Amino acid sequence: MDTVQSYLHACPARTVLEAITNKWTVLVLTSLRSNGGTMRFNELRRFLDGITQKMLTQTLRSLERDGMVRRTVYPTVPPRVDYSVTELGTSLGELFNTFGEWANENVDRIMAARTEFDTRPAPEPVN
Amino acid sequence: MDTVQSYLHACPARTVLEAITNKWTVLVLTSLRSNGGTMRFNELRRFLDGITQKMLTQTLRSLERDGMVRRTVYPTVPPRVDYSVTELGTSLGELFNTFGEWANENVDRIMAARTEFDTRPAPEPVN
DNA sequence: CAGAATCCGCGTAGATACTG
DNA sequence: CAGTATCTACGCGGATTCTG
Repeated sequence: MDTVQSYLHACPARTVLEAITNKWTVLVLTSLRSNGGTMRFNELRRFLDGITQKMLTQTLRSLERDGMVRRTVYPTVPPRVDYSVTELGTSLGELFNTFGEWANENVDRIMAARTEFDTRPAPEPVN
Repeated sequence: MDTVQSYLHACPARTVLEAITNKWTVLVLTSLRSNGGTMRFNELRRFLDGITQKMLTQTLRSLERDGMVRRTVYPTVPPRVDYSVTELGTSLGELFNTFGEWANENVDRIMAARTEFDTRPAPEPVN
């Protein structure tokens, strides 16, 4: 039987997972999608409320590089930059919706499991 | 309009996301599911090939706490501990499959976008 | 076999100051 | 407005050692 590692080193799922398993990517993509697909930098910043400027820039750059978000600069004064979710980003975002629905339906079971686990008596050592 | 933050602080999706956005959780759950649903500690360790003992223990404890995995200890010598994926874990694992399929279908577009982004000429400053 | 305990590097992310 | 540039911290995850 093959190991997971040998399978995963070149695994597409691994690539995509690494692209989204950070603090803000999912939230940024979801924000864009829930606001018509296009937002400006500080608009996103305010909406996300808590993200630092550095992390927003970093997250947007990463999403742009992965083809999830399109960055459009208007050479005006003051500058205006629009961030739009691409078709690819929309496609991925729809998965997040499915994920969110699962979370809504099952979060209670998870929280209950946690409570049960945390109040479980410590396994008493055999004398 | 509400900010994402105010929405997300108590968001089920956030809870579940935080539970799985780490290096090994998805891989451990997927390994269990792809091996009949039950594996022993060192069996998982070998299968994951690269995970340290600490991280495997930590990941399994977290999954157990969240009700995704059931830990069964057989009081034998040497000790035997089985880890089985629960119904809840199976349910979540199915989402990973959907996710994996999306990754398979779209990883090429992502890689292409990255190449395009990385070879894109640096925006030449206006003189 | 299935861990517990400890030490430590490194990267993610936050805070702050500055700019075209 | 939309960033860039630094500095710093905190914690995740890895390596190692030891145990019932």
